[in-house]
Amino acid sequence: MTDSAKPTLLVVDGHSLAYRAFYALPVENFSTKDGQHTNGIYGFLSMLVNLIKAERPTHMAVAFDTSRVSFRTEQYAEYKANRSETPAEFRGQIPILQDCLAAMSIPVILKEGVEADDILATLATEGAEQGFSVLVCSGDRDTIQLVTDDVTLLYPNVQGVSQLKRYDPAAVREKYGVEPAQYPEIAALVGETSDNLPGVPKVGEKTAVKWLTQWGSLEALLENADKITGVVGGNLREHIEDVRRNRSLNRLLRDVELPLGPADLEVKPIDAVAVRDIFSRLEFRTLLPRVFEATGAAADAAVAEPAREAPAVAEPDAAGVAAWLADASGDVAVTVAIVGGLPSRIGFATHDAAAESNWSPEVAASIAEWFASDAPKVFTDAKPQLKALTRAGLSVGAVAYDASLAGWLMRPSFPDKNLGDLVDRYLGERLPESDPNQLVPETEGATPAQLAWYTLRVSDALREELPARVADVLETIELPTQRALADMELAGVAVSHEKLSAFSSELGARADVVAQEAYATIGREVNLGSPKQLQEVLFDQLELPKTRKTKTGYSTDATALTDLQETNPHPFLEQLSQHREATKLRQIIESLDAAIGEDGRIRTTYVQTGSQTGRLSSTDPNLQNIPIRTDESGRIRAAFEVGEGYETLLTADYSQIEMRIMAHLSGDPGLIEAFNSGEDLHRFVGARVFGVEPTDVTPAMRTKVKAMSYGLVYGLSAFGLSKQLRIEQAEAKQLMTEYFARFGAVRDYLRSSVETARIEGYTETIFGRRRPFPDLTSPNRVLRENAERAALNAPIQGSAADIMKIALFRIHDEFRRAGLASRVLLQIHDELVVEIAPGEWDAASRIVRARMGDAAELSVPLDVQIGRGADWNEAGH
DNA sequence: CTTCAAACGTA
DNA sequence: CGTACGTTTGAAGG
Repeated sequence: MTDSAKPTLLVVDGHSLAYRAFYALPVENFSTKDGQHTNGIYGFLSMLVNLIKAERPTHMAVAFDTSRVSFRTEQYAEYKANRSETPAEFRGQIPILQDCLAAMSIPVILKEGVEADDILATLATEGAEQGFSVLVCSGDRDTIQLVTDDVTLLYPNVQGVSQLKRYDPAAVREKYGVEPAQYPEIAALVGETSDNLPGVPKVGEKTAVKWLTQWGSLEALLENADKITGVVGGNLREHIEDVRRNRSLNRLLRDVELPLGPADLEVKPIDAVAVRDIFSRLEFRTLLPRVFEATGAAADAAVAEPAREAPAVAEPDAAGVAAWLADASGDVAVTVAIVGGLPSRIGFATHDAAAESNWSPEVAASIAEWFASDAPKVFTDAKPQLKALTRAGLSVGAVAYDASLAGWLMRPSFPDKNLGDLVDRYLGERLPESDPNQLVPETEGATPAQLAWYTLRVSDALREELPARVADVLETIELPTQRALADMELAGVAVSHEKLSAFSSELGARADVVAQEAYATIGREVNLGSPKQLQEVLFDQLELPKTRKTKTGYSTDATALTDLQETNPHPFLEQLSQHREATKLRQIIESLDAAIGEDGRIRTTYVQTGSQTGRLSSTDPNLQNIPIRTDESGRIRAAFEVGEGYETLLTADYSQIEMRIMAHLSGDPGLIEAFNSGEDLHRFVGARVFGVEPTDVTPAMRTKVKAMSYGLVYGLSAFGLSKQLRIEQAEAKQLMTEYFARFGAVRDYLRSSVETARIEGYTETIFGRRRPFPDLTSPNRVLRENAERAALNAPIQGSAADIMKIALFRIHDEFRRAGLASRVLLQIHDELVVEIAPGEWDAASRIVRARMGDAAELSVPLDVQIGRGADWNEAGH
């Protein structure tokens, strides 16, 4: 512990700690809207704030390296030469971090030719001499040598920077078995890989300590090196010069001439305006109050509201809940606790009042009117709650705000959207959580009313942060879609167990037969589902040529097998492929079968925040990847049937919606003409590209331009195109050149859209949905090019998703308004499956066609294909 | 019991 | 060296 009578000097190695933070914190959670990475800055400042709060230094400074060149590299050119270049994403954060420190009035010290640790060593030495109690905070082990009775080292844990271990002389002795001053002698013997300083082979900490204790000092050990026996003795003698070099390099300079001495480092008041300014640019909301608190700065109320106390929670009776709601004005946040799909408890909160109640029929009756009204209701992840309320017989008016959806729109890549994460990010507070690992939790979880209160405050914060156009997407697309999805999930889709299980047995039998044949071919039984065992068979036993490399060996995937079959035909390959196909299909069928509910229907869950582009995803089970491509897959789709009480299924899909969006966004006259001509798209494009009449476009030509067109949307390269079409790269290149010569605006659009994204830091769909792309400016080519392809695709895929969502909820709403019993069941990105009630085909199909067709005004028509049938397979044709 | 990689289904 | 997803399996980690 520090002597309270003494002033405390805190000196920090900014570079090493920020670097650790950079690797400890996931970058996707710490990037600003315009793509600036902030994880290193945030992690460092967070650590520093904790440190200031805990240690209350009277004086402090942060030291940085100036460059990699120092007196050490002059002495030994290989010093740190093994270190890969620091990522530019990190380097770019250092000047900003220094600006932050300047705003916080914390001196930043750097000096050409010496490292940050030499600055720490000098300040620590001077400080101790001048009567300071010194705290050194560094992630470099060499600073252990600085520890004395007056100098304590704070060293970060392996994981990140949040936990600092305290090293005083006793702690160093305990951990390393030597006095702090002697630690560099151990390090000299053992070597330091991260500094590219090899030590004596086979000598680790244990041996080094043993020797040093035995001989008293490194010098004495080296003088007596010939007395050491065994292999290690020989190693020592051979590497004696390395050891001397290491020792000379790991000695920190304690007499660097610095512009400021310890006495000049007195803690000064922070520049509150500057701090607020820079933090807001970095989107640090939660750090601001912490800085003010730790530094004792007068927090102006508008900037740093103290964590507010939750209002007292009332527990009214059934009639009282309705009265409470009638009294409430403005937004009311709602949280429904759900057990077994039904409400078990419900909580409400406004800004200054909260109430909650157990669920009962009386309560339900009492609040039904309020729920059905258009009183503004705010939720976090409303969909499951809407479903529970609906199951309980309530009808719910419009949801005014959903914090989960808002948080996702703000940062579509942020993986967690639960309330706890949102509270952490947008309020800088912790949601009270019960410990799920304990039978009797020590801490109580938050109650529904408390959750509602947090929901309200998080929503306020998000409303402030969400750009206007993105807020529009939330209000005009996502919230109405959410309602439609809730109803679709509740409805489910009827699936025939009989059809599935018959097919499953058939496939099972077939798989067994093929497996036996395969075993016979190779003379042994292996697990045909194990890539590892298959590699043994293919590449060791059968000595087939090696395929594409994977992380763990060589690929045995379907394309690899096809390629092998072409070059080195072998019956096992065919048998394996057949076995794969049969078992995969069977597996899909089995999991579908297991998902059929008691009423014969499968209910999926659509994850509205499940993609980065704006698409939905479907889970448990995923009904967006039901096979369609192979002949047999029709039998699976045939098991999806029209339900009892309904007349038929309708499928409706957009044809080539992504290419149409491409035509719209690029404004390419040729492509627009293609869609307006009514001609088959690929035939039209093929005619242009190959310079023939549309009627003379051969199937091969059509296949090529089709692959090209679709590839464009994904950022395809000539290499990828040649691979997919199995043609020469030169031919693929030629194809691309011809394509772009005819459809030049497409290329121009794709180029400029990535460029715009690079400048803005994000892409935007037609409707204003954003997706950030921080990696577009990365110096790492792989990262950057991946980001470029994704950025190319995002506005196209995202706009298609927007359009489908708009069509979906409009159809859903219009069915209800028209009093139809028909209902939308499934959405598969560009397709809807609708269950048509008896006698409603004409009305319902008209609505579907119209709403899908006019969901967006593009410069090309939105073509909708509609099919009808008793099952999905029939309706899909 | 959890986590990862490979494989494969869809748009 | 083509985007966006979810699920199952085997294997390896704990």
